[in-house]
Amino acid sequence: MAAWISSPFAAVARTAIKTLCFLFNVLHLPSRSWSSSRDEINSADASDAVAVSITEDPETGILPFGESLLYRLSHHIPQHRHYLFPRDSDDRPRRCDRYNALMKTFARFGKADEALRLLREMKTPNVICYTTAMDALVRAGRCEEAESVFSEMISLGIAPDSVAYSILVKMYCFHHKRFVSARNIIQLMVDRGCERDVVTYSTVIAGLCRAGKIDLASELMEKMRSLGCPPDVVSYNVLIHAFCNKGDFAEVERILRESSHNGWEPDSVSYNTYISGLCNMGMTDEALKQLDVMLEKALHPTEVTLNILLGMLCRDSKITEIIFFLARSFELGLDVGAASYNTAMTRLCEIGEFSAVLKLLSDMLKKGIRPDVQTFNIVIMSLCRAGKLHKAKHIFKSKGFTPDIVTCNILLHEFCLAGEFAEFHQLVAELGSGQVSPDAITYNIIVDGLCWDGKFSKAIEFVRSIDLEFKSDHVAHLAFGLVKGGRVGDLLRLLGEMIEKGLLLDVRLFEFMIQAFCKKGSCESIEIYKICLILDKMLRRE
DNA sequence: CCCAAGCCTT
Repeated sequence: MAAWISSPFAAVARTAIKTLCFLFNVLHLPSRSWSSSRDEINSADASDAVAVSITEDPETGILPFGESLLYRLSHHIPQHRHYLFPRDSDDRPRRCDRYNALMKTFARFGKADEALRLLREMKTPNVICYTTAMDALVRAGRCEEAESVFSEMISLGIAPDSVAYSILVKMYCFHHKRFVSARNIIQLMVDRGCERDVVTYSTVIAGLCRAGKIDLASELMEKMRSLGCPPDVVSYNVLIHAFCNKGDFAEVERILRESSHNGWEPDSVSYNTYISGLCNMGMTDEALKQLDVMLEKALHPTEVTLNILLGMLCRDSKITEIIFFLARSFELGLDVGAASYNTAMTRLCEIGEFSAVLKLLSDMLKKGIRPDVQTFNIVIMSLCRAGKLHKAKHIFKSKGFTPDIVTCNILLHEFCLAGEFAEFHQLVAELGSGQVSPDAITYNIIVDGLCWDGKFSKAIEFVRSIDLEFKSDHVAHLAFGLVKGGRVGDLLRLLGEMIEKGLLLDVRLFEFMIQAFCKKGSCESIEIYKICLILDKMLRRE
């Protein structure tokens, strides 16, 4: 085991803090060239930020966002970089292209409403934009809306292309499992002169596999040759994925062995799929063996390959190997991002390997990988758990680091866990005037914290003030705290008040109360009897 | 348009 793992925590923490301070100075410089305004965006929120800021210029019809915002968005989603920066260097942005690029991004992130809103903002969307909007809706499972977008397109005289039809096919296969309807659509597109291609059929194959009909999928694969579009590597990868899910690795081996005979060549995705399947079945050694096979075949392992193996190592808590893998990623030619480090660091924090978290952080910095908010949040939590609250606070307060609400939530919770209620109350007070606004989780944490600190009436008042209707989770947290604090009388009064107002007591509330009684070990007390009476009433009402 | 992995808080 490497020497640093056994080295005293304090020393590692000290170096990490020094490195951090250095980092913040460095980070501050490029941020100026990114954007001058206050809309500092943490990369994870880039798509949200764009959603907020887009409205086209009524004069020119051009989107107002500058290159810097697009850069940040595209930087966050590398696959789309070429869409956002068309090669032909037009200086007039092409509206449909640009809209479509964003719509695609939103579709991928499951943000159908944003994609739809962009479609609505356009004066004359083309077939690609309509198709992308349909895709976004289908991905979100909103099939009726997808169909009405399709109808709208037809009613406007825009002819659907094979891609549009393929999305309908996807919808019928994936969501409705209506394969006959899918076949009818394929017939329809042929009748209307659209080419059905390998993608159309691969979609059906993916749908059949999802529905557990692998035999039918294999049959269709065979048929594709006579239909004039033989399966390609993607079709086979779909099938490999299905057999991996089944745990039928003999069949996967057979498909790979016969590949050249069937006129296709496995790619990185084929092996990533296979390796992932083996990892999911806990077959670590076999997974690593397939990595070797991959390398033998001169197929480049990708960041995905690394993430799959990393996920496996994390599940198995293989600390040394995690560090080793990330450390060697550059030598393996892998372009590792912050997300991979975050995955590893999260797991290391979970299992109490706080010095390993800091080791990975300094590893990132040495390699020039820019940590994101999530990285810092994990680091902050690790420092707290390791008893280094003041160091965590130091990062929190550092210039150059933009904390988000999760950072605040972590600190609030950790202050309470450490019994540092003065710090807790101070941060709560600061939240009121700060630039980050509290979310539902914040309120839960505050309710928990007030109860832990024995400030029961304050907690009750707090819940009253944020949630007049007692509709939220906060009441459940309050109930938990009251039971644990022996304030069942207060709780009964509160429940009585809610019932009187005709407010619904939900299951979650009772889950929390029952848990609290169990934790307290007072399940036989007279008080729980009263609670049970209320529960009975509720059950009758429902 | 079809295939692989993944990150922070109660």
